[in-house]
Amino acid sequence: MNFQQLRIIRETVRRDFNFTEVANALFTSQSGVSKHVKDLEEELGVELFIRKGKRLVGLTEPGQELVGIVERMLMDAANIRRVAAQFANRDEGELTIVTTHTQARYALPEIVARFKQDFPRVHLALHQESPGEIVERLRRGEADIGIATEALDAEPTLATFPFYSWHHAVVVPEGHPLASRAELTLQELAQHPLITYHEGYTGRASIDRAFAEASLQPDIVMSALDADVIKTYVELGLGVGIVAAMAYHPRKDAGLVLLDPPGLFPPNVTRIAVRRGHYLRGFAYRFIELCSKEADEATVKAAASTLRDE
Amino acid sequence: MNFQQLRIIRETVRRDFNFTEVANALFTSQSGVSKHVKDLEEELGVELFIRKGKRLVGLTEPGQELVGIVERMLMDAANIRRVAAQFANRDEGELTIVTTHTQARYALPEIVARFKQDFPRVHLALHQESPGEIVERLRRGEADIGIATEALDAEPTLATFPFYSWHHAVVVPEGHPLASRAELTLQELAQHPLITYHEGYTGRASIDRAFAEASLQPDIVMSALDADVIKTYVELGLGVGIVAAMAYHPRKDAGLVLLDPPGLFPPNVTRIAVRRGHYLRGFAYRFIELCSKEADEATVKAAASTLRDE
DNA sequence: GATGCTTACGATACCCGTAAAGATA
DNA sequence: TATCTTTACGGGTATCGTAAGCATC
Repeated sequence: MNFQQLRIIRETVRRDFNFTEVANALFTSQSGVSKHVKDLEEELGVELFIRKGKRLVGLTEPGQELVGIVERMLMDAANIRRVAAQFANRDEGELTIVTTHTQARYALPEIVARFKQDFPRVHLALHQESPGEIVERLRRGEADIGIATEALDAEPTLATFPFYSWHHAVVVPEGHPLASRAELTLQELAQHPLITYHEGYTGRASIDRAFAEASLQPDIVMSALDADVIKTYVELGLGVGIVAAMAYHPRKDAGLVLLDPPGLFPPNVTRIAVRRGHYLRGFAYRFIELCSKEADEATVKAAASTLRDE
Repeated sequence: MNFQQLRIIRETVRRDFNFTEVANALFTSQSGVSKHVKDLEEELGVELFIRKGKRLVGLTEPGQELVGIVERMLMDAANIRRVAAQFANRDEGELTIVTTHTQARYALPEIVARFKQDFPRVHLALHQESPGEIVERLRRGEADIGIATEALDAEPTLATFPFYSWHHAVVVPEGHPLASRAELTLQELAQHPLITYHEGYTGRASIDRAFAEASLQPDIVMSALDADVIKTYVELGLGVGIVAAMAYHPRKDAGLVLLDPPGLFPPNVTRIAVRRGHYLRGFAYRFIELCSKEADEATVKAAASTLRDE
């Protein structure tokens, strides 16, 4: 048993049992992959993959059991490297954060700026993904920290911490009939064509829930992945926008009016997530602490160490 | 990074930083060990061991962090093999149990007999150790199941389950003045020379506690590791024996009299322990279930999966 | 001087990649 | 036929063990 074999097992599951793809992903040859799998199966005395003739189609029962353990081992292998890097060069390295457009654009800039000031030698990679993909990237250990409003809490392999609370507000073009209605209600809103986030993004679920609880059928004529796109079309007069309140900037969005009556939409909580069992460099804890004073290193470590079942 | 390097790291810590011993333990050459460590340190960019000239004397800070992870990885490597063996040959394999003399001699025989009947092809290795050593063997993954009355509960890396409850009783030679005293008290006992278990064995602590709580100073003239030795010297007239009640056998111990007044000594609970995170073969769960109906496979798995901090 | 770590070096085994053959859709 | 896996084979590398050199106790 060696690490290349374990990497191949993991990658084979991820790449849908296609050895050719696995070989490409791991920068090696197809034949080597095939042989490694065969060798390991022989060493263990069990078939790990279900074969249909020469094609692989799935995991056998022992294969399923093994994959969980294999993933833990490879996570630990990565942890070892991170621990070493931490001590070799405490304030130098790479920090990968995956987050949504909304957070990257409106919540994180000042935190990132402060972090870069504190750790100028840390290369900060800020990847923008959908909430579902954020979960996946964290699970796979491809990122250290995930920040989003959706999806994170439902994933048991992640430990999450509240970052900040926010709510949706309404934007309309200047001169729009609603522009003067400071006491806007959901009923009024439902009578206009609406533009807001796509499902699964930036609290869209809570918008839908708010209308549903008021027994209203909103007329959502368009949905987008981020507030910048939404605002663009609102400005063109295609509809009334519902965006995260912090996405409105008085000066930059001069052609738009923000309507933010208290209690119109329920609050949403954006959360910080880390993979349980994923070793974090010291500066990763500093980043999280910049986001939330409650999530200090000890707290995060405690929550993230509670681990592992199959 | 490869497994041999990880094994060497672990073994180096266990063998007190003596590469020569490590090489012997791993059936390889001293020079290979030296080179492997050097290679790994180079790959990671950190020194793992503190060197005093050419001798190793301890772990560096990163080394300490790494060892914990390394042990988890090697445990998982062993788990993989066990999982495979489980599926390759469900009712065949090896089950290693470490326990004390008392349990091996008086509690386990009928359970072992039933187990052998159910799993004739499983090689059962029953190792006899001190409670402290039982903990160590389990921690190292050298045994699957540990059974003892002491020490197990204090070790956080183990999950334990109650096996059965028992208490100490008194044995005296036939014709001894106490032999007719059915209503024996601790006060009376304290007036005789006593022979019982050595410290750390078979509930000795609870005997001491019982006397202490009664403000008595027992005169323990001899201590031994098992009841057979104790009974031998009691029969020779060297003192009054205090042994586990189940260690008295009316027929085999014909020259002795058992005095077992209720409540003389408090009850002790013998426990079954498994290493958290250590994969158990199906028949290992069957063995545990033979010991205790409450400790069924699901219960044991749940308790043993709650794992891992450094 | 005994023990223990490091370095050098040659033999071996393992791993990888190319190429050809066989199986599947 | 195109895609994918397996098997065969040769080249390269890493690993291992012997032996010599050197530091530590």
